[in-house]
Amino acid sequence: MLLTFTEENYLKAIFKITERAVKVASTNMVAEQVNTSAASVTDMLKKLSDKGYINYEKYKGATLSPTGVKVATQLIRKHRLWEVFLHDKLKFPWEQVHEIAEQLEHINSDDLISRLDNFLGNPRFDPHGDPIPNSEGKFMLRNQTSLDMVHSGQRVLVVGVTQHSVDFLKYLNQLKVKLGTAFKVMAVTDYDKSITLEKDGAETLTITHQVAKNLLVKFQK
Amino acid sequence: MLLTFTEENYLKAIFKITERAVKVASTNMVAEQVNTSAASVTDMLKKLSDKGYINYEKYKGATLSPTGVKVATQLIRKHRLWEVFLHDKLKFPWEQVHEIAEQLEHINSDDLISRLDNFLGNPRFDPHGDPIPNSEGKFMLRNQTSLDMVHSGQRVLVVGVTQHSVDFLKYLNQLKVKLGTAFKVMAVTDYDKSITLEKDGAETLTITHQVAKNLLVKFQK
DNA sequence: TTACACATTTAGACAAGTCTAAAAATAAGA
DNA sequence: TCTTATTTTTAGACTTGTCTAAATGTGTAA
Ligand SMILES: [Mn+2]
Ligand SMILES: [Mn+2]
Ligand SMILES: [Mn+2]
Ligand SMILES: [Mn+2]
Repeated sequence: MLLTFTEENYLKAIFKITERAVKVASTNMVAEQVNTSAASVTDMLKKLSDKGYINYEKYKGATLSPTGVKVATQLIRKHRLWEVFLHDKLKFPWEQVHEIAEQLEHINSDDLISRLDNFLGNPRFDPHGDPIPNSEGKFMLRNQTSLDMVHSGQRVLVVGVTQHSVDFLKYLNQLKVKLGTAFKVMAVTDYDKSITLEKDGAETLTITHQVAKNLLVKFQK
Repeated sequence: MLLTFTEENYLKAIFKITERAVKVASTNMVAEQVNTSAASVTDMLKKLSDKGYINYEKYKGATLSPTGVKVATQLIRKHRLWEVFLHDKLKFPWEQVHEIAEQLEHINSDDLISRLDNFLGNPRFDPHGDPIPNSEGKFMLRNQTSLDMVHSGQRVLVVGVTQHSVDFLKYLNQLKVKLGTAFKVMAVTDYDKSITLEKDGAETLTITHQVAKNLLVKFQK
């Protein structure tokens, strides 16, 4: 059963929408995610439902069927492996890998992906710290917290970002914050929830709540 | 000016047809190359002509315009660089790289290709011995002869193949003939033009004219 | 429980790429 | 040159994915 480029993108969109709190993907949410009109989404949901990739009821939204989940996770696996390739091997900055991976993820060859995985050393996380599902679709979970949940005195290590926009990632570059950067939390301001951090070496920086919220960290002993 | 996957394939087909003896690509030749009906080709030739990528006159066939040549050579450059990646880095056998490169060649990113080229060490030839055009579209030429043109006593080095079918390449694998293999020509049979070769080490093998014709060699002093 | 806003679906149309069958042009042979 | 054979183009239709505008359904707040 060969899926088109477009069908794959819809399935990935539904996966992304329903992977957290949201249980059912509404037409408008999907439209927003794949950047099309609601009318087009309705058509596609009907088609994907007919093909058995999603559960869809008129006016009630869609969820992925088991096959749909399989397709979506494989797509995410491919996307993230390519991102690792682009970042680690071709030295692309982390804010540029997503767009190209968006194309590469649709290349169709199981052998290619298993060899790529191997070539990259079977990485478990992509350049943004997102887990790479294994070939069975299992995601490796990790203890992590949003940086806006920490308290003064705690030591943390940056392990991911929850926002992938080019602007945000470039701003982090500017702050010299990247995956693996270690911080000690110096102060959390009550007034605006801004956080002052001290880098491993010595320099300190202050970030807004907005930034902290989008940084994932894990605690250091 | 963004071209679709399909338009790119047509331009590459016309390039391939017209790169040797044939001066003008006929509708049927293109149809054969891209594996579609002649009617579909006529439509596409009209479109590509309107967009300025080819010169096309009804009933007379098509040739690439300068822009068309540029697109086609860039596509071939991408195709061959990806083949090198698949072969050298991911260790795909040479008979498997073409099909996957057929997809990868359409990935759209100049930066990606220049980084890939660099990562691969700016290779000048692909895994089949075909030259990789540089970013300006120039092909590196090389002294080479078809193996059916050699004479007894000459020493040659395999540098390429003119047939890329999986069957042919697998047959060469079986004969342990690959790029870089050195031979001394032992005998050329008058009767059926079969050729007996001695490998660098010691073993000899006999190949048919059919095979010899499709092997490109360069002479050794 | 009745409006009304908002979300969703339907209707109808369009572009890209494809097909088959029929018509027209060109090439080849007698 | 006249008559076929072959190639190429046109006509008309279909699929996929998209759109806008109109119709319909759902949920909320008076
Ligand atoms: Mn990404
Ligand atoms: Mn994509
Ligand atoms: Mn990522
Ligand atoms: Mn190839």
